[in-house]
Amino acid sequence: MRDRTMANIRDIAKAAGVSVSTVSKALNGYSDVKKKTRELVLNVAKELDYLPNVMARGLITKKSNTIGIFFGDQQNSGFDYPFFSDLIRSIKDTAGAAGYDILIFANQKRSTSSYKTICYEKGVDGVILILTGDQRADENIRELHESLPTVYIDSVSHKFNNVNFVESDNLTAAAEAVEHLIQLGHTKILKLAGDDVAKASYDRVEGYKKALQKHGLEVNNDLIVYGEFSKEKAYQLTKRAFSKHNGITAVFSSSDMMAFGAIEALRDLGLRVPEDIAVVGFDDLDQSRLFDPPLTTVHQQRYKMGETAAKILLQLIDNENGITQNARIPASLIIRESCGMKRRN
Amino acid sequence: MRDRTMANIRDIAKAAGVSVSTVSKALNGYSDVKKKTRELVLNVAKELDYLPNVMARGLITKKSNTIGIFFGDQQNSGFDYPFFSDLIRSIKDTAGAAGYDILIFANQKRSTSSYKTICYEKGVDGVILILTGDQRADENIRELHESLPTVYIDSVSHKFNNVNFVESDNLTAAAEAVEHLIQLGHTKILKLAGDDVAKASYDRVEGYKKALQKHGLEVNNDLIVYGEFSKEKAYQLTKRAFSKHNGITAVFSSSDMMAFGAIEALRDLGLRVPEDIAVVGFDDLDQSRLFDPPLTTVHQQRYKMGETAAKILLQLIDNENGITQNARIPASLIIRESCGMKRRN
DNA sequence: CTGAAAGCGCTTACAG
DNA sequence: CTGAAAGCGCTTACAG
Repeated sequence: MRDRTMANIRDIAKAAGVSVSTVSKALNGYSDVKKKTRELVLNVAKELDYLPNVMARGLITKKSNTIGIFFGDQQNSGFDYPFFSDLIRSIKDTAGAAGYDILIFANQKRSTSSYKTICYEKGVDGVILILTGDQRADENIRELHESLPTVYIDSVSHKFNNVNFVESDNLTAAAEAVEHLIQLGHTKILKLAGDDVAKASYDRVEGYKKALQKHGLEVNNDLIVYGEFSKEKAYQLTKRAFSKHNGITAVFSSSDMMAFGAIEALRDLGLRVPEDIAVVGFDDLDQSRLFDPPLTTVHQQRYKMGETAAKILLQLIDNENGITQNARIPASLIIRESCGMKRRN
Repeated sequence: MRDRTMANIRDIAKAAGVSVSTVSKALNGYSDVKKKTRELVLNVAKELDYLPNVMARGLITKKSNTIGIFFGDQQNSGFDYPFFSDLIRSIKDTAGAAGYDILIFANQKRSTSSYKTICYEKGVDGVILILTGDQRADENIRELHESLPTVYIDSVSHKFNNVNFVESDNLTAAAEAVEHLIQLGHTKILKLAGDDVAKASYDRVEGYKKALQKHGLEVNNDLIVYGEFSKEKAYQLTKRAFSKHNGITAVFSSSDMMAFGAIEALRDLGLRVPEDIAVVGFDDLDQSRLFDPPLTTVHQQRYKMGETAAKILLQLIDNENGITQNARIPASLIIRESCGMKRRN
């Protein structure tokens, strides 16, 4: 892409009458350059419209000032696009303020499936992982953790230890949501879980159990079903659950998308939300507020999550032997209308 | 970031007992390498877990297999995040299928404001521009057009000629929307325009005028107001317009976000939508379908737009002296409930 | 404070 | 078909 017309460091050296090394030092702000020399070099550089070649520099310094992002783009995953959109914005803001750009891995033609290889190939300084589905449990990720600063956002497989991640405080938030239902008088609550590999998914189930136990209610594993964060799957599972079990009065879904699927299923079953069945989601997507009925759900601080992940990554990059860091971002229940105001007895 | 343990091309040469040049040629699939030699090299490379260094290669080939994206991230701009989210997905899919990754420019610490410099610094092979507000008219962009494959998405300033861009067929779609209002009996229609620099914004105003003229209705420039694609501004302008002018029965907004602002203003004015005032938006955001009332709006094919932009860019990269290309993607009116079914007379 | 030299990991004429 | 050499544009010891 470079025009023949572009000046390089040698052109500057020639024009300024100094050596290439001196130019390099002046440009990089080294202190062992006479002030007058530095100024001369800087002026000439400006005049020649000089631009450093990041490839040449990176070849030596092994630094690219770029952070990589892998993101799984399965539709209807826990990380649907509205979610991703906030994350990328916050990562862009945070990394950008620190002088970094963002590389989104997209190339589908690569011969390798090694995350580490791919990162090395592009020379990123660190990487943020936003994975979905089976990607999360891919053994190939392990060597990435070990060789490059890596931070997960909410998509860690529970089989990896000692990895850096930021997540919502899923357990606490899920328990809060279920307690809300219990306080409204519900005792038989269908749990529409995500999958059984993501820690986030797992924690939301644990929160559900914890709230039931706290109130002396039985945990019935038949009422915990796994919808893979998919609206369609949630639709089917809800239909099946309501035909198999009597007396369910509420649904706690591990994502808003699944909650939408569940509500559709309930309607097709002739059940009204919230009059007959209460539904709570998880995520607080933009559309959930506008949904009919407005969805009661757990708000995840998406911007905050991305920002925190980027900050941790930046620290890790600056400090190679940094310790493993996990951040749990508070998530809180937003009460709207999908649970009605049903009171105990 | 590179571990000391990583094999390079010299290690392969040594292990395979051939020269570095031969390794390079074998790795790059050159035909003038004996088949047996090639296989040997490839095997050794695999064994050593060899990864090509993209920096070193790029330094020579001037190719990075990366396309850059500048995107303006002003909230409430025509390109709100839901919009950006579809674009990035389609660009990722399309560029990824062709073997490219995506670099999102984020670094705020750069000393230069030259788009060209920034692109050169990172070595991208081409760039997609998704700009907002004043960015679009920045004179600094001109040298970018001239030195690097560049494609705009819907954000061209009308002061630049001979640039590649993809846009919705804004004029046609706007005219269609206004005709719909006219057919419902509206004759005095407030035009909530975007800004006066973007071509897209301009074309939507032209479509509005064209439809009025076609039906012999007067174009009153006082009824065309500029809301900068901002919800807040739209709120204010709508309030002001309705207090200054009598007899307005419909609003045609150049974005859904502005339509939301307008509807809020109308409610505060004690006017009902659609019973008293009809409102049409532009964009078809995810939330518009769920809005109360569900918004009649022009659907932009966001995925298609990103895909087309990426395809054009890829062509431009492969064919340096390609001709300027503009693509106009059809956009169609989605009739929902915000215009009611008011009939002529 | 300055500069000559080596080298980062690769590709590309060129000679054989 | 193969290899020695030059070079992409930069940085970094090192010597002065």
